[in-house]
Amino acid sequence: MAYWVLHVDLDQFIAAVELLRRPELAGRPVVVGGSGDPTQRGVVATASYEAREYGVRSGMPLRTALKRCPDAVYLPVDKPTYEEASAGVMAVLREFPVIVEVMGWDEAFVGGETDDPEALAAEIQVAVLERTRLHCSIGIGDNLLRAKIATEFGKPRGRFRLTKENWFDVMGERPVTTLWGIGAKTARKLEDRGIRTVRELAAADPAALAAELGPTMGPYYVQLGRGLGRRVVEGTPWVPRSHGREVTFQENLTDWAQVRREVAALARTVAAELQEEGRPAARVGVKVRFAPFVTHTRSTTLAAPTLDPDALENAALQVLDLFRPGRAVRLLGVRAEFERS
DNA sequence: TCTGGGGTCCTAGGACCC
DNA sequence: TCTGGGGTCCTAGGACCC
Repeated sequence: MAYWVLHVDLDQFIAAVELLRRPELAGRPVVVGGSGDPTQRGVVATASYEAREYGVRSGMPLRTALKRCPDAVYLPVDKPTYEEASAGVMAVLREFPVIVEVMGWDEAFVGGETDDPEALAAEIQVAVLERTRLHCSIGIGDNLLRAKIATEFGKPRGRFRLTKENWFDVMGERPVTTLWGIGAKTARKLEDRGIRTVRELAAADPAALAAELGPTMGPYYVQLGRGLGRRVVEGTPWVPRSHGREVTFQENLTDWAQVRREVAALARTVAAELQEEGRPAARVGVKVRFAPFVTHTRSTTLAAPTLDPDALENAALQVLDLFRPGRAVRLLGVRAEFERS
């Protein structure tokens, strides 16, 4: 038997979960995001396929979505419900004789031995649907990168196999942004060097890209172009590196005393959550987004890792004092980093 | 398009040390 | 005395992903 990587990705996950408890919305454009009020600051978490036909996309400001699709149903984000639905899906995956690597609420890699990965994928789709009433698409690959990219060609509710054999046939002429890990900024830099397609990236000189894009990332991008990447799904639980909280205010804060109070409150929230995890903070960072949209971060290493709320609050306020006060503030964030072992 | 909130990893420069 | 080279840590920012 051969080892295969499957990438399981729930279709329009958040919208699908909302539709399960509001079946009367089936067939209507549904947009989930922020507080559910599309006139407020916030972005689209997930748009149903019907809403996507109006050009509504994940990450789009809710106010833009409202202009494009005024008749959509707008719903607030309900994190606990999605976490529960996600846990249900992951539990189904773990019942198969495979290793499961969770990548987020709505996706996971599955690795296992089989001579018929399409049949395994179909079994998983049936089991997930029967147990959770959610549809998923599955990418099949000879490594994680190819499985992940394959999923897009299987959507919705389908399967697609992408391997060494068909990599360039399928991907060769597509733009580099199709690759997992290359966004608009990197694509622009590559285009400056005459690299636009996956095939062109695969043929690029790693050393030349190292000089331009960094010693690690340059050669890594060439590997991406060739469809190469990790081949084995890891089942070891993920150990978080940091934990933080941030908030965008509906109205910019102009009173610095209030900015201090908000940072103190965020620090205490983070401290309470660290206590639950039992993992002390080794560093504390503060993020400030000034109006209109300029973001700065400052951070400090603590004398010793701590869980003490007062110590974390004081550290966050000291870091905040490194900023020049007086400017209107749109967003504040506090993040704790754990000790790296 | 007026742009959330949760994260991860990489890069580069400066401090500091031997 | 105008000035090496390597290593590590700290910090801020950038890019990306879900």
